Amino acid sequence: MNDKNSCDEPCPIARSLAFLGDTWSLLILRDAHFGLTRFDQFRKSLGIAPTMLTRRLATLTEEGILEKRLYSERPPREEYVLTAAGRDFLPVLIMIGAWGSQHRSGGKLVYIEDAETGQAIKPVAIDEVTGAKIGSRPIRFVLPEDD
Amino acid sequence: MNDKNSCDEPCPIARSLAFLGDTWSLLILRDAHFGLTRFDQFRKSLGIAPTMLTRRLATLTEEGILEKRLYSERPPREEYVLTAAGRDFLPVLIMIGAWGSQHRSGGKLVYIEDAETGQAIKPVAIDEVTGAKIGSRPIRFVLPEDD
DNA sequence: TAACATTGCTTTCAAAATGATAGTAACACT
DNA sequence: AGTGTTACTATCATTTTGAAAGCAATGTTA
Repeated sequence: MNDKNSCDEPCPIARSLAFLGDTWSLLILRDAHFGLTRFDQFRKSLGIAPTMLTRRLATLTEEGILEKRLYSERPPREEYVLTAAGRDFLPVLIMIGAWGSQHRSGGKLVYIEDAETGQAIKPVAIDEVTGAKIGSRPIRFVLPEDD
Repeated sequence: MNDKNSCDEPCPIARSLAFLGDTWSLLILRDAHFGLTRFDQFRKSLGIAPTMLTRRLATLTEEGILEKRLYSERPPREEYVLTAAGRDFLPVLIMIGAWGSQHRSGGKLVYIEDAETGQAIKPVAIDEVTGAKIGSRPIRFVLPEDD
């Protein structure tokens, strides 16, 4: 239950955390969802050291969460855009934010709204099958047996 | 955008990450939701060094996510139980796990089921107001002005 | 009653990760 | 020719982490 990158881990939470368990990667993903794509945009937005940023972008790229795209041939320049896996990470970020809004409020707080209707969004996690809110009923973690 | 505990941060994601942005804290919370409460249970489950565990439990306790409870007077022994804020973190963990299941699958994978009905749970994040899946419509991050 | 086990830590120290600062490479612009 | 932009790399001090051992308060066993 403790090694980082080999991941024979049967726990999907641990698998996610194996490479998303640091603050910078998550903040980079937040900014990527916000629309940033370039090295210097991330660097300025986050105040991150370039060494760190290089490493984090490389890892996220290797992991298939971001991908490099050439946006200028002369001079050759690349930007980092979200892959499908990266875009699928939005609900996770939103739920992290929802928890922060509820339990770490105080002062000005960013909220999210529908880009078209302008309606504020109240994110909740539910079970798609029954529609019940996650947390409203007791759950169990199950490790499937191979019979 | 990078200091940990002062948090005048207007971004709720950054606020959450300020103290939840490390793997150990999240794995401790996972185990706490799984039912573990004692120092040695966490230590054995995670294979974490006691130094680390002490510090992480102390931080989570200070932050009001866990609280200490005396479970034996002689000898005096304490356990760590989730507070309301800690219990509210479950949807975040579940969404992290859901992403891992989708994008880091392979081999045996733990899944979650309803503890009473035994029905497997498919977690999704939706907007409670409209019922739309998070990610199905474009969203915007908004920083409120103080007029 | 002496010895060992249990639980929840603390101490120590080496190794790894991080952060700050400076520098570089490839070009464009003036 | 000199300056600016973008995306980095190199260097090195500081901080964090991890592994191992030790310890205190009690209970249990012989």
